[in-house]
Amino acid sequence: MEPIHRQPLALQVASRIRDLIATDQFPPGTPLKELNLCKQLSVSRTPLREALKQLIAEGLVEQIPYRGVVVCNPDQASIEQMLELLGALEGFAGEMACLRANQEEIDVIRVLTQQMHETYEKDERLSYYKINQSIHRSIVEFSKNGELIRSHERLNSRLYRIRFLSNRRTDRWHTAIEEHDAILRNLEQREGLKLNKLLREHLGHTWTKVKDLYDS
Amino acid sequence: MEPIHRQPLALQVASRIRDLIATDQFPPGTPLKELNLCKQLSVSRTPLREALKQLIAEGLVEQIPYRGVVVCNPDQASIEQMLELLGALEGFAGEMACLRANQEEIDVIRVLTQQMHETYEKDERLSYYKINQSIHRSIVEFSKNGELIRSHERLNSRLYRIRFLSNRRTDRWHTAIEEHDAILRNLEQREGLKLNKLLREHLGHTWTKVKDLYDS
DNA sequence: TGACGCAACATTGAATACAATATACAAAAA
DNA sequence: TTTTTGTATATTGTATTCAATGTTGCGTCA
Repeated sequence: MEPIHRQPLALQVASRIRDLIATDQFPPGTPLKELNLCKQLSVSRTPLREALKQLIAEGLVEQIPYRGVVVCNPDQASIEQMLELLGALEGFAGEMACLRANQEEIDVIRVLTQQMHETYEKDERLSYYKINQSIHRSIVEFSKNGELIRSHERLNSRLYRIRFLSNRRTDRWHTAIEEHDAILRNLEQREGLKLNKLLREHLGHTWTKVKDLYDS
Repeated sequence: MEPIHRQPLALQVASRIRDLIATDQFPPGTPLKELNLCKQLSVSRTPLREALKQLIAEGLVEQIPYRGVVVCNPDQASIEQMLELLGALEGFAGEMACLRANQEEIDVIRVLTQQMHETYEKDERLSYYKINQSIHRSIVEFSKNGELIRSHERLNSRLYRIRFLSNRRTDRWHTAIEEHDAILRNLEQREGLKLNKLLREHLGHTWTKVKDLYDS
């Protein structure tokens, strides 16, 4: 039988702060002062500090002894490295998915890709962004490697905000859609190595978009 | 001038416990009771709990609400997944190292590989293990991708103990040495794709060793 | 004899109190 | 006027205290 999940306060606090960072309500550089947050979230310092320790371990915030923690503001080089690693993870995941995904799972990707086309036609950028995320997350999931899934999830959450911001640019939108078609095709045909390469390149292109955002 | 690095207690405590787990002084399943550890490490519960929160985030220990934290005892499937991911990370790192490592850095690998041969001749298994770790860590380092380096470090530390235990088996020792020669050759010749494949297979073989250990 | 309930104990979860350290600002000296 | 230094204040680091929850074992009752 399904056990009852209990969430210690520290975990709930951690998720909440994570969301606040991802949605840019705590933009990079924001100092996270303990007493402030305690009041805002109505918890005492102990669970709050334990939550912050988790976020530090995840790399979402950084701590300077006796000076508090601030939301990380990764520079261009870090973002490039993160995207490079994300590409490697997704590429490998795709390769494994070609070996391990069943037909139903591939159908999931097909449907999502179709929906992505629709959001493109209707020019719905927010929906597009979310569907895009779903596709990538699903591919990773279908690798059936829990460790890989968790690593990807962590890294992806750190990039969520910056990718969301760069999503506004419309330049590469059409190309991205075509790439997704190719991704679907290669997954259907179980072309692991090609899919790996495609996904890595796909993420590489994301970097050029993000870079433009920074440069402008 | 070089600034003085200060380590909050929680960080020091975390490293200490990490070591205790890696060296099997806290074998899997060991319950980490807060008051016990507080006395043993001479710290109070607050920094200890913050340290544990970090280890939880790293996946080294797991927490059951109101029942404490215990050292993780990953099953065969988890270990296989971790090694698969480690292979993907190291393979990708090798590919990048082929693009980014300079001659001095490749020489480092060459020297280490030579030393590995010597430990093999002298039958020094502990030295062999450590040199092996150094080689893999160095390759990852030469990828020049900080995120990749950190991810690898975290995952590797979770596998440290189990790989150490499986190192006792002598069956595949000679083959492993030959694989390292091939790894060096392909790095020298900047054969990124081949090196990637080699490293992934190399880690795959590690899995068969670990599996034998479990089965026996 | 076995199952249930209750109570005492052990352990973790959370909150508060105290100590250590950094920052800001003002006063004094050059 | 500029620099330095001391002090007040804010903030984090650590310890301690109180509350909530889980476990164990004994005693009672069917």
